Amino acid sequence: MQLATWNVNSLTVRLPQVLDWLAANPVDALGLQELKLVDEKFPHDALREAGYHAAVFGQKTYNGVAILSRTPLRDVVRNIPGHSDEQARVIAATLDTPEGPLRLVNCYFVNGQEPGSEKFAYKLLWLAALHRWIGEEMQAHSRLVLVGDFNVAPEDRDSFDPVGLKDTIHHTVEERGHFQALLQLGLTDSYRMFDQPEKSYSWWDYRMLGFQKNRGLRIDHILVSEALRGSVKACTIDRAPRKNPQPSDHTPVVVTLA
DNA sequence: ATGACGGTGTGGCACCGA
Repeated sequence: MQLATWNVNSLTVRLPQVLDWLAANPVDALGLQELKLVDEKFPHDALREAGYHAAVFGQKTYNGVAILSRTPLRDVVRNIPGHSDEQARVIAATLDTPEGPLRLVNCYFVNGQEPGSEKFAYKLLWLAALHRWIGEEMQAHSRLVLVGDFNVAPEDRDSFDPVGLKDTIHHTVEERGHFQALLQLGLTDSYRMFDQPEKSYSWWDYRMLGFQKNRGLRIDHILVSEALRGSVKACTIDRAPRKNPQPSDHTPVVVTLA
């Protein structure tokens, strides 16, 4: 089976591209981030016609996440239990597969703007709450996949300019420490289980020809629990949608499980 | 140090993203 993640930067604008991409890449489930729409405006009908169920956690203007799945979704959780948050950033659901239940957690991690800012402090609190809750989820669900826009470039090789951007947002020791803490729960970065091209990124700034110059960051990730690690067959970044007219600034990441 | 690009909501722009 295949699972994917894509920050679409407005589902209203990107729905045609999502439908095109799903037609060409009929993944079993897709985590979407930055819907930028309320639940009432979610395009359930178009996605149902494309063959997908959806669990949605929308918000006006900012944030908003959803899980699309070819099979029904159950036990849906919105945001981090026990962590009060006005922003719609997390949705989790269980898919029933031939190999057993699979828990899919889809997150739009906090951006954080700039180290030292209030938003950065919010990011670190959110990351700590996520870590605590993912630990609990892993106790309850051995087959767990954490996908999303992490807004963290885990290592220097995940950034087009690790020297110039040292200690800036997405590159700080604190953010990377939180990413490592997730791995220490028993999660594995599926992309790094395989040889990959150098300078592989999942996001490029809209400005200054960022994509054309491959000035990007790898900040969209798919982490798998130990029970799933052995069944991971591939993990790829699909740059094609970034070449569309009116692209999202992010592009999909796809994992293939046996 | 700033803005560049794009989306939203509103309003003649400001705010946010990464």
